Amino acid sequence: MTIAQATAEADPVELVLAELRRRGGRVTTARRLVLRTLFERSGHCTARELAEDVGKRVRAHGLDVHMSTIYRFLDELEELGVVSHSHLGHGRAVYDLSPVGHSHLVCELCGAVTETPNELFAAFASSVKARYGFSIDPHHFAMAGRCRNCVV
Amino acid sequence: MTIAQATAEADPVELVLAELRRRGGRVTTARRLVLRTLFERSGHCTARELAEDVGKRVRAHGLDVHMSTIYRFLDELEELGVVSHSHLGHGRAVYDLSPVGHSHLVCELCGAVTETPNELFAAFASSVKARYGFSIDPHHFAMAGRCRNCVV
DNA sequence: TTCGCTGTTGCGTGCAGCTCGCAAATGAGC
DNA sequence: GCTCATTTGCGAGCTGCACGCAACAGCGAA
Repeated sequence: MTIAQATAEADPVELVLAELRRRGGRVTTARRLVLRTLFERSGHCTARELAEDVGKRVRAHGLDVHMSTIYRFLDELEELGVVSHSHLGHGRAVYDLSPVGHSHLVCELCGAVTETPNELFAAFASSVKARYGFSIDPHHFAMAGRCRNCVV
Repeated sequence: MTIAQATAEADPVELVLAELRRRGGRVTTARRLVLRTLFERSGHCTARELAEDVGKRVRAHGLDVHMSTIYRFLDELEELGVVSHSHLGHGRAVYDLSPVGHSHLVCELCGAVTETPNELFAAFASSVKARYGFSIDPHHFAMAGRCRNCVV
């Protein structure tokens, strides 16, 4: 694959970068790397994992991307609506490419994460809404429990 | 109220302490204070809030209860089944008196916490179970969203 | 009442996840 | 190539929590 092809308009990474630039932001190597890694993992990773993946890629060339850079960029991507984060509990937050409306089921024992479409919540969410006036955002926090393999 | 009355058998604080002692544990002032505060707030507080409430009570007498003491005791109470903790997200965990099976709705904007009975989850939980083999523990993590007052 | 064993406490330290301020580096329009 | 606002790396710092250790204090026995 040539560089020209990689940076073609259809590349979602370049699309996001273009939007960034349009808003007066700068396109830097760090940002390109983080975005590319994010898309290749199709989202769904912690800031640390992201940093490590980026590191593996560029450390050989004497480069690295600092954690605070990653956090700042992820915040910015979240404002742009490109990613959104959710809490799997016990400290870690995971970042996902956001358009897909899904939520997480996290196994308390083995830590496995299952994604579920939001539709599954619909009935539940509407009964909560009716009863408490509370409007659930199913994405932001994970549901804890035990996965297929760990159920007693 | 006399001390004798306060330490009467019917007092849930003393009941828990008695159970602790039965298991070879020690009954200390710190534990009595933490438990009493926990029951007076009817659970539902963070370790920090607990420490502050206890502090307000005894600081005048030159006493205080250290955070690590609180964490250790809460862990122990959890093993005893007296309290259970859940994650409201963004770092804080709240501790509740446990027999009551309920879950939490946390408002992302104002932070208000609403308790809901677990029954509300039943239908949702069973459809998740059927579809993913995943058994939800609705208590351990909170559902995020917007409360009655903050819904747009 | 006193003694001694052992559970408990306070304190300091440390770690993970994340944020912030600052000076130096680097895009991007001219 | 210049200029300047935006980013970056770095270090310090903060919160929530866990842990090791020495000192303290219940509580059953003597």
